[in-house]
Amino acid sequence: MILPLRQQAEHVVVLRKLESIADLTQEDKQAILDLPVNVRIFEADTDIVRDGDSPTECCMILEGFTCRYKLLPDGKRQIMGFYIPGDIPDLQSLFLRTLDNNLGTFVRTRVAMIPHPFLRNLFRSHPRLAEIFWRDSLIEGAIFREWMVGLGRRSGYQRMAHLLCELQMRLRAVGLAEKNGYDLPLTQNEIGDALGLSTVHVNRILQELRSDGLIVLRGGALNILDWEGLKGAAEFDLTYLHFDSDHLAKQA
Amino acid sequence: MILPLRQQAEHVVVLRKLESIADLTQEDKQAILDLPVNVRIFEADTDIVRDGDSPTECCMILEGFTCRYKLLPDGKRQIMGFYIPGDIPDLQSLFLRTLDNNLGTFVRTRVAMIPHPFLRNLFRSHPRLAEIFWRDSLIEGAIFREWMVGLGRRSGYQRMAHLLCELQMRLRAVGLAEKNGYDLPLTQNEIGDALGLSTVHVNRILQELRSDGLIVLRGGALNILDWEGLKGAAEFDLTYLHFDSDHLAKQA
DNA sequence: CGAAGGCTTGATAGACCTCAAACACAGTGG
DNA sequence: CCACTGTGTTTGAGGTCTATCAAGCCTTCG
Repeated sequence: MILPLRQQAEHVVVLRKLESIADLTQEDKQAILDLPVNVRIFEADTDIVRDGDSPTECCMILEGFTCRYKLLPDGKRQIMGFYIPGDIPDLQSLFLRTLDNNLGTFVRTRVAMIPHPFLRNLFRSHPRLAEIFWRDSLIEGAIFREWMVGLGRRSGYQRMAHLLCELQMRLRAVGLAEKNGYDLPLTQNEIGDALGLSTVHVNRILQELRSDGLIVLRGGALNILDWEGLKGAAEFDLTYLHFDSDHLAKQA
Repeated sequence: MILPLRQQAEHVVVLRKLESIADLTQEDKQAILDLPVNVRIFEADTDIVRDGDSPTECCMILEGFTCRYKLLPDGKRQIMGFYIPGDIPDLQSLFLRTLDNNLGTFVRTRVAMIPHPFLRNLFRSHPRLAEIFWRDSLIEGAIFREWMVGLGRRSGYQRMAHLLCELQMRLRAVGLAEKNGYDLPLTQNEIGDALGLSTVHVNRILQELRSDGLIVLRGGALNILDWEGLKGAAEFDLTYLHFDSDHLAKQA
């Protein structure tokens, strides 16, 4: 059943996400909240869309934790990004007919599906919103690039620290992180698939981060003991997330 | 001095590039050729734009060979993509104020600079072209993702093979590759910066690819001896380049 | 012809992987 | 209530890929 986004409790998170990267007028917000969406629930460890699919709707994460990944012929997996509430990970399906990767869940996830025609109409009637979504997809590209730098040139230790910093900033932007940590429902194996490391090595790196007094990760909860230290270890510079200046001012 | 793009000999390559990823109407082509551009020449090994810049124009490569890269505090470099004639590598500057990476040349490069206002006007008057450029930036994202998979989960040997395959397809799409090779004006050190490998290791991998009878790379010219073998070694699947179906039909 | 940059080779070292097994813990069923 | 199971975590040992260091070689070019 299709209902306007405003009827979903989590619509707040969607607005927060967009406001973290751009200024929204009252009318912009209205238009977004009026979007007709189809809410679906995906269980943990299932695929939302798959490599080779040609979706006719875009999905917006309302609640849960998801990733984009590819599988190699030999069974290896590379996770290319994490998507949290407020994100629209397959906006690309609007302009790229066949998907070249999978979107999967880690936990039970609520998703708002928006049929392509509604989005196309929105972009036609609100060119400024089209620009904002374009901007969002460019920011996603910037995040890919930052990950590439990590995979190519940083140590496992640095990559891990960097990932934890990125998620802290992004989750906090939508109100889903505490000042010093957040829920991270990933196994060490899954973290390895994101960082290009083996499970064993992820485990050893986490111990090292712990013994350096930077973090504790246990039972799906990340506790950041030393934010400045973690940022330093990661050489983390949040420019690449391209937050809106107003958003940054508010956070500070 | 600002002149319409049509006055540049290389305007053909720009149209070829766009037609490789989308259908252009006669009017679309006109509008693009009418774009006022400012041609600039960059010597080899110079930066076109830099990390931290806030450009007021986008650049379109007319001739030459360039890359996007980041530098790490310790001096390490990661190249995140190569840009060839027809590409518009900093379209993102339209929507992301401050650049988070550098664009640099390898050889003397001719670039058409397009002031932002002209592009904004173009997109307003030709929404279909806006969609095509949006599509192009999404394809760039898809290329980033494919590189991430390589950096995270493929061996140096496979990554090298994959890079050579990608460039063959992209250069061929704009008429700059032969059936069995192309000019590749990169040092082994620069290739290493793209693949996340040391110069020494790049050298050894190239020898291996040669002794496997797949390629010869010498004096800036790549000769592909066994295309199927190279594709196989790379597990290369061109879906991620999202070429237009018409373009693929023509190539076949 | 000398200098500079890139290529090649050898030797050594380190980051990270694979394999294998033990451990911890939550959920299940008798 | 307690084995039993399954999944995830942890530890150890050995091996591989790739980095680093250092030197020699080759080509280009002023």
